[in-house]
Amino acid sequence: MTPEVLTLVAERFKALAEPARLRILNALRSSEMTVTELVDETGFGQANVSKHLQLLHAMHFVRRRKDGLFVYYAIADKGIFQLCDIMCGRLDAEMKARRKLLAV
Amino acid sequence: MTPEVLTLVAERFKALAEPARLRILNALRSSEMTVTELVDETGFGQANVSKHLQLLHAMHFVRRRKDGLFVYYAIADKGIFQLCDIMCGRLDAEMKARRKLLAV
DNA sequence: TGACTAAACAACTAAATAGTTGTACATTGG
DNA sequence: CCAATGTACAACTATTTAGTTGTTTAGTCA
Repeated sequence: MTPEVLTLVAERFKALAEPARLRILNALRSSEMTVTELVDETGFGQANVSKHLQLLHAMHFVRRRKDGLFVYYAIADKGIFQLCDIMCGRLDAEMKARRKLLAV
Repeated sequence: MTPEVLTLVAERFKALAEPARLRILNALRSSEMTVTELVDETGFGQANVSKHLQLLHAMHFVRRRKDGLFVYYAIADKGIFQLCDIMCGRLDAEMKARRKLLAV
């Protein structure tokens, strides 16, 4: 694990380190969507959503498909959700541990 | 997956989204270490390492054990490395795909 | 061609945070 | 008690980046 590799890994984690991007990914969980659909779904500005999508695409988390006026974005690798699920599991464990402490 | 939960998840990813912190975690992979040992190992400043450790501890990625003058830090949950391994797998896949493209 | 729409881009502002320097708090040994 | 050492903390600077506004590019349909 060289520092160089760790820098690349950190870069990928950073792409997932933003609530806005997680919400976009979550919205894409069920099906592909256009930018405007994502704007409506999330309530973020169009330019903002577009910028987040560029980053997610650069990191290969989403793929794009242009069709006429619209660009459809979709999850490129379902494995992303595996990462989120692990984190959620950790969150659950934390909260349970905290509740247990408070109960004592 | 409410926005609130996603915010908490993003917070945890953010803790791993820094090369410095990944290097610290990587150094702790084999055994627990004191702050100064980590400073020597990584070459970062003492205050800087300490600050990163506070954050990693707040996110329950490391645990601390005070012994006399020294504070020993260790990985709290080996599962962290599972996350890193998944990311590394993605990196590998990306690089192979890029090489394949260049070869054509 | 010209009006219209979707997405991307550029430039900017505001907020977050990495890293540094200096200092304070503990703990140990003389 | 006093000096030395390891760690944490506070304040600061510099960098990064999220989000906005305004504009540009590309495709569609009359």
